[in-house]
Amino acid sequence: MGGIYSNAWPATTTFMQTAPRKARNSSSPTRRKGAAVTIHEVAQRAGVSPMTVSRVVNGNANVRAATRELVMRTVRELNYTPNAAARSLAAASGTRIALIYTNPSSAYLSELLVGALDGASKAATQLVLDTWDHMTRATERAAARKIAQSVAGVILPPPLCESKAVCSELVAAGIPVVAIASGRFQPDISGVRIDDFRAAQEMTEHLISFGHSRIAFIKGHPNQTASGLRYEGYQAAMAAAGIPVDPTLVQQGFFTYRSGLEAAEKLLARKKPPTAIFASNDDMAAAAVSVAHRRGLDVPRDISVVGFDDTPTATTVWPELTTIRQPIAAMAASSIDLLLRSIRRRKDGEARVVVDHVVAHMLVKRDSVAAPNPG
Amino acid sequence: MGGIYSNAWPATTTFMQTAPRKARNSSSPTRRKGAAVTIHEVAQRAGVSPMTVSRVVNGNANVRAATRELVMRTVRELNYTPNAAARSLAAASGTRIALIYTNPSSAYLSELLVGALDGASKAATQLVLDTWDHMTRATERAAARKIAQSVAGVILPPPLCESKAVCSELVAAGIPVVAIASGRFQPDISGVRIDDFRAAQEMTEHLISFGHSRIAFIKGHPNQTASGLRYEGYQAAMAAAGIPVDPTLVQQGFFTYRSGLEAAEKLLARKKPPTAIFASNDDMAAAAVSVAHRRGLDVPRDISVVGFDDTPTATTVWPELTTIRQPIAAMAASSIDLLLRSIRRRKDGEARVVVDHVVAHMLVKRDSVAAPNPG
DNA sequence: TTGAATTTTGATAGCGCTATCACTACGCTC
DNA sequence: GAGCGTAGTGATAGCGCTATCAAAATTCAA
Repeated sequence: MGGIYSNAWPATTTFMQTAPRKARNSSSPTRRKGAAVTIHEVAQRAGVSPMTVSRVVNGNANVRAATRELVMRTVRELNYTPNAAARSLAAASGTRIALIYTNPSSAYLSELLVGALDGASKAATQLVLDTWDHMTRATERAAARKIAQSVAGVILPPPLCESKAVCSELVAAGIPVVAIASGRFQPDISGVRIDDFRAAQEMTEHLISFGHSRIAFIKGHPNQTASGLRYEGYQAAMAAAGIPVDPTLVQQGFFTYRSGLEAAEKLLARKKPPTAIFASNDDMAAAAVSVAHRRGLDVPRDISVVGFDDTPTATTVWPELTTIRQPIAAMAASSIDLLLRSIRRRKDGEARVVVDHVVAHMLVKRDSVAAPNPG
Repeated sequence: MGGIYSNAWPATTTFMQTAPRKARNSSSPTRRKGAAVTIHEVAQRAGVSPMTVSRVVNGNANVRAATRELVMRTVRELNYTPNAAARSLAAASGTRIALIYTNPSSAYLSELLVGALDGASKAATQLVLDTWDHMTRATERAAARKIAQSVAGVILPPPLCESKAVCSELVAAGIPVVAIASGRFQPDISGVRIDDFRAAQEMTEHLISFGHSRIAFIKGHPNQTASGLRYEGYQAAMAAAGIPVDPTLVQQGFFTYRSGLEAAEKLLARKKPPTAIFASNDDMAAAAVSVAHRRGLDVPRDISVVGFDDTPTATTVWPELTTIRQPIAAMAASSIDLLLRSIRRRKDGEARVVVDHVVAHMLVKRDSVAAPNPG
């Protein structure tokens, strides 16, 4: 029974009260079933005004240390959790955050959504989803300008976060932006990502540790930063192991199954085909598996294939793919956090802060890798 | 600029205001930037009280048809969207709804989530996601009992909605349940689904219209109701066209890629292979394509392959699959609606009502179908 | 020690919505 | 036509929280 992990607030998930309407007589010490602790109860118990409690809870204003301490203790005692609805209503913090995506069938969209929406609901923030498909640069600019007027922050998954047009427009509008899973740290917007370079390096090392040396690489879409980093990671690992990279073993792909098909076709048509293929994402890896099968090659006996991202595709195909897992859901949730913090800062008139949050990835070993076939 | 399709509500996605605090002088007709339309503005414009607007918007009470019409028009004109925070604060409705899923990589999960979360946020309802993987019947029972205590309604996508244990436990606890995309209308819980029988029938007719008669069928998981219906639809269409169904052309599958691989293998190993394969879902269809390719068959020139569900897989593989599209997102959103209505009814002490909501599906024609190869 | 500058605290007034109940019509029965 | 329901509507009073500003407590300088 999973549930979604918690972030900023105590173990219990936030409640939106189900209390009886009248009957909140302020002296009764017993909790009415289902009724949440309110700020008033905390205030009363601590002998301060609700306002002071509010200040303490929001860590915001200037409260004397002693008072703060007292209130915090009371909060803990009563296990008080601010009512998200009330908060966002009162604060007029109307903090809406947009999550804009293109390519709606992007495989990790579901995870992205789970994470983002969970993070948003924890913070009582409204998440606005928007799809920008088939847009020209100009349309994107316009859309960016428009969205900038109606939300307080934006989360940009790839490939949108690579669009200079979109980013600059958003930055110009002065609203905080977080790029999620974008390959490289960009100078003007914050990012939550994994270390693509390191991950690709590890994957390559993994392959090498099985004894592979003719390791082919299918590159990702050239205009996505992550593609370059993954390639560099591959190169670095190969170099570190003293294995020269055969340039004919590196093919350009575009993250699509189709492009993977073509790249793998070229790779396996060679007189001396590779013993392993490292594709820059799972779709292309799946395509490589398919090509291998078409040529009567067994995976992993005759050839090992690995992917990247750990999307549903990785476990759909057979054999299931060894790949790199990005904790997309967690990353999405942190994005919301980050954004909210920026927004608050901005409201307080502080300077824009850009952070680069790198989270841990994980090499997931499944059934698509084996030692090279000596035959 | 897409947004998510709307259901009950106008084109724009829900708003939480970002308004200036003062300065809502009620006569100014110009929208202040970022300020959302409030119920008062609608009320004033329509010349009724806010309360009446509230009633109309919630479709709830008894409002005269003329008034309702007027208010609805005004709402549409002003593009009013209720403020979720205010609503849940005032209503103290604390309505939490659980969406429980197994098999997290289920391909349409993302769409399911988009729809459900969109619907939930529209209704200011907290959506709780829960994953129940690797559970025994007993654990499921316990989990059901537990969740029943903390939420007011449950949405059950397949395969969970097929579990008698879960359903009965939930029904016994007295909380409304909506099965989504479950094949058959179940007696004790409501459902939102497409007409699987009809859809399969149409798909088969589509194949027949191309001139196919040796049409193979790969069945879905035997314990999912939709599987049976799809198979029956196929049979019905064949019978209607006067084409006898060759039993050797029907293979059992389990909705997994792997099972599709095996089924297709058997099908194409025959002396006289089919000219078309109708797989009960996209994953198995993708597997069939892969097997065909392995055997040097071109899709669709040498063999046509069609799937069901229109999951990302359908457009990932090459050629892209002709398939049946279920409007999962819209279905999820209606589920929320349905649930909310049930919950409200239940609160009003009315009897439990079970509804069966069948939505329209769509045959999506792509590149995996052609006339049978005469050669 | 006194006045002003500052920090800390509290009272008040909503945020946008809905529950509740009171009130108006308009039927109906007898 | 008085009495009684019953739809349809509106006035009022909050839901739990925070913005705002005024008041109180504290500090500091002179």
